[in-house]
Amino acid sequence: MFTTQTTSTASDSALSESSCRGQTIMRGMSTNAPIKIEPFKVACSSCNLRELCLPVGLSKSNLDQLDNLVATRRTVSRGDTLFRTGDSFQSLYAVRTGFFKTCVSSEDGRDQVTGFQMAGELLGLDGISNDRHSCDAVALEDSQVCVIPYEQLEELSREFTDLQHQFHKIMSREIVRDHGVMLLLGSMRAEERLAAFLLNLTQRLQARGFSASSLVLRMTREEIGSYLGLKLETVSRTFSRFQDEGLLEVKQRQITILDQSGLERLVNSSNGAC
Amino acid sequence: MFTTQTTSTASDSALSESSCRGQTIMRGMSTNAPIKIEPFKVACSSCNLRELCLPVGLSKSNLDQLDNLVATRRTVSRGDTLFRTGDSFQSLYAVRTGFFKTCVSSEDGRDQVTGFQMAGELLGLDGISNDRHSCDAVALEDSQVCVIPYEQLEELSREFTDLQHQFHKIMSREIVRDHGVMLLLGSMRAEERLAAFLLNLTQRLQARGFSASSLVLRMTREEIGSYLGLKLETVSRTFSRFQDEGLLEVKQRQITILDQSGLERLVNSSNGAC
DNA sequence: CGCGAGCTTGATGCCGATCAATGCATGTGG
DNA sequence: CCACATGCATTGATCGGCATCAAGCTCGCG
Repeated sequence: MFTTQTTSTASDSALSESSCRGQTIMRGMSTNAPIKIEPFKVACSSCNLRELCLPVGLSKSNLDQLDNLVATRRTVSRGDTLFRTGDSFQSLYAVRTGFFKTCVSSEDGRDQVTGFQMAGELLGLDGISNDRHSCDAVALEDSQVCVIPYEQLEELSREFTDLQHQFHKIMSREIVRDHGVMLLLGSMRAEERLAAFLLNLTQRLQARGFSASSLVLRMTREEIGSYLGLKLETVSRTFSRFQDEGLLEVKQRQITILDQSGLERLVNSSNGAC
Repeated sequence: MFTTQTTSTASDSALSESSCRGQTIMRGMSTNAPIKIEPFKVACSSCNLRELCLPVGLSKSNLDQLDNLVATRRTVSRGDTLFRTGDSFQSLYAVRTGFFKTCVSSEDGRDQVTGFQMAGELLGLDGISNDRHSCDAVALEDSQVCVIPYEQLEELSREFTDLQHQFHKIMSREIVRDHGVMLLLGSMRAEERLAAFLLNLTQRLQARGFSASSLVLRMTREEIGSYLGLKLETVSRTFSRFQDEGLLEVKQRQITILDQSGLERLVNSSNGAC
């Protein structure tokens, strides 16, 4: 249960719910290359991410309404920001293709990656509280997002109970995910953190039709470290140790999981195997 | 900005907004004893917490509607739980009097305090995602909460834009708060964590009419440690160090802040004074 | 080819954990 | 009222995990 929730993001815990039909989205493959980009104007109702995204569980008629709401897309190239701390908040964004990180920073320049978002996950929920964004969202690879004008989402969700409820669930899920990350940061050791992180990533990738055992990291060791509260050297060393122990094969960012249950054991035992 | 947000809870960041009129609630006093309990049947519209709680910014007519919604109270004595992980989710709770902690735990028994909630703050948002609670809420002193049936809240917020918006803000604020805690857990040292914690606590107490410089901790060193990702000995030692340095006076749980700006400096400098 | 960003690996040191003893406040029962 | 138990806090001594500092290494790319 922990490994399935720790680092789940805005919408990825949908995975563990009955609505999980991820396997229909894309055939298993050995690398998590971006999902093919639809020619143009893909409606929510026919989007292959609809079972992982905001539309989960919506009826046909609600979906059609949502299609009107989510009219525009935006392309963000690798390294660019979708929004920044302080930007005025207008819209939420659903990742269509690509990969993002979000980070907060304190006045004195420290910063912390608060999450990684992949296809079907929502970005921007932080902005509702203040009408300003309170974190940066940066594309880690060329990406495309669906723009969801927030005012209109509120309007529509006043009309459609299901949409309202689904939206609330997504926000709540983000809160639960954050609590899982707090647990990780507050009480786990480096090995446990990294193991939990990898298991969470593969689980989310798997729900999107990718292999459960092979993945390409889209982020640097430093970004992983920032997320996990570790230094990049520690992340690197821990990868190496996992490799030595036969848990993983690590070739730069190409990771192959050799012993999944070994990783799971790591996460679920207070200290080692005793 | 960090010190005002780090550990803010569901509704306490309302403080930093324009709606902050906390000073009308209760005159400054030297100890944070529970706010006096109203005789009976206090409506939201006449509650002295309405500027810190769900009703923030609601019009008179909306408030009256809310009064119908929030009909019941519940008393929780010190040490008892308001809800537990796994309990089915029916309602949110607004703290009327008293003090709570929330904690999550992993399968292997580790647990982590995810927040402390005081009067006017909301509990239970975690339950929306799954229809089950995913953390425990424990009263740290004899407390009373207002019960907010969730179904009815959704219903009402479909009708009243302001309520809907306010509710969304509260959820978003919790997400932002959680990100602040991640920053704290991921990148701050023991002294900085404790300083940030104390500043946040006093700020929230101050908004409720209590002294900005004197407080009684309602939680043990161990609970503080769990929240901050430290061991109780470290918390205790750090308190002692603060006392030696003239920042605080510490007498068990009675804390007096002698040098607030000293604490602030601690939080806002990457490493010491260099 | 050579540069640079990112990754690995080693040596060392420090912060906070751990283990252990003592102190202090509150409560209970003889 | 005192003796004792209990829960919580303080303080010291020691240890260990991760940070830090410092080289090299790898790979992609101009």
